Amino acid sequence: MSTSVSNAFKDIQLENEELKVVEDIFSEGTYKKGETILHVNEKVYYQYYVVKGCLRTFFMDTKGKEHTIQFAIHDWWISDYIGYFSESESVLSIECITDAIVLKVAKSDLDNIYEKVPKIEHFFRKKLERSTVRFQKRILNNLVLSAKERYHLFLQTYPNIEQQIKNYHLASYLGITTESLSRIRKEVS
Amino acid sequence: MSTSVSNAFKDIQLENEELKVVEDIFSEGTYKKGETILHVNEKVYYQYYVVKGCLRTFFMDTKGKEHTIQFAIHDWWISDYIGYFSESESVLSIECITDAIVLKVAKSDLDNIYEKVPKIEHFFRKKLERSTVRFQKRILNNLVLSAKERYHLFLQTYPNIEQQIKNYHLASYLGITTESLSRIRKEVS
DNA sequence: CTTCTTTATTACCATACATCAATTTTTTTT
DNA sequence: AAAAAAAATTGATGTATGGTAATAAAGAAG
Repeated sequence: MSTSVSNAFKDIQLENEELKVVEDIFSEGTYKKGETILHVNEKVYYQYYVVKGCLRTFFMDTKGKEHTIQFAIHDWWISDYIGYFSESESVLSIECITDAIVLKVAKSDLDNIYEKVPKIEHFFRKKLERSTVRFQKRILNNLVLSAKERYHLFLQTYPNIEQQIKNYHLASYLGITTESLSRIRKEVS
Repeated sequence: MSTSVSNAFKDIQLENEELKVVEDIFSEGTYKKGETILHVNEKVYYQYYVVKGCLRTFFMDTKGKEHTIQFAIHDWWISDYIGYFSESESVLSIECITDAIVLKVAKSDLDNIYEKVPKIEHFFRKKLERSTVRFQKRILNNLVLSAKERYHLFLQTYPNIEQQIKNYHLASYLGITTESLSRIRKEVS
């Protein structure tokens, strides 16, 4: 597990002491394909670093339709960040699309460590900056692009994710039905 | 201006020394309604704290249609965060919807200060966490809600902004045409 | 290898929202 | 206060995507 933790923080140079402090608050979890590691209306204590596998967060609306907010594969982080950062109950579920190994860390533990290891706070600020860029781009793309264009952009941007997910996962991320996605895919070929 | 800077950081307790260091990197700008303070394809050096007035960021697509990404009023921050955080050329424009007073700060200056004043890095991490929550909610709402529902949610969430903007600003934020927004508004009354 | 279950495709029809064009209302300028 | 400009509304029609239902293909299980 220690190698996984240091891999998660490979962008920063941690002293051995610091690494130990950090490792202490992470714990490893192994899950089977199809498992839900966070259910709706639970307190969101953790965020997860993906060591292996593919996960997603999704929202189920009143009609039972699923809406995928995020996918995560190796070296990505995932959580219901609405619940996680506002320290409230989850609105999203986190589901394993494949068998998965993750490192989980509690928000409270991270918050404590920021004072002791400023590099860690720095790391997470930078991570938030990068995710802000991605979120803004997604909001923009959803406003500007057609379903077909969003589909092609996804393939181009996340070729590694497309391999691991079902079409209905992707449709629910793009904001269209599986039928529409099927028609788009047909047009191309 | 000093009072404005301390107001921007009212959530954290800064020593006089620290406040001085911070104030040094901010500068005030006054703009007229309609002015564009960031044009497309410029380097995005600054983010802006709004002292007074209302601004927005928007994208102009290939058909000349505008898409509003963000509004900002008193005590909010605004920038083309795609360009700002990735230190690249702007894809968005920043426009003053009303006369406005802002405090601008260069990313490079902020990055330098984080080591000297860790409280500032802490402040911006927290700010990013809160904005992550808002972004995720917006992505989710755009996937789940109808135009009418998004309109009512906006009114409820940002009543202070609605007063200051034109309907076509709001339409371009909601991802609909002004005509559609007009029909939605008609239904209600 | 066959059966069962899940996932993807196709056809047909429905709908939310867009587009275009004309008009009215509101705001700004003189 | 009048004229000009900008913004909002309305009606008619178009289009992208949705919903339903049936079928086909792919994957998992016996």
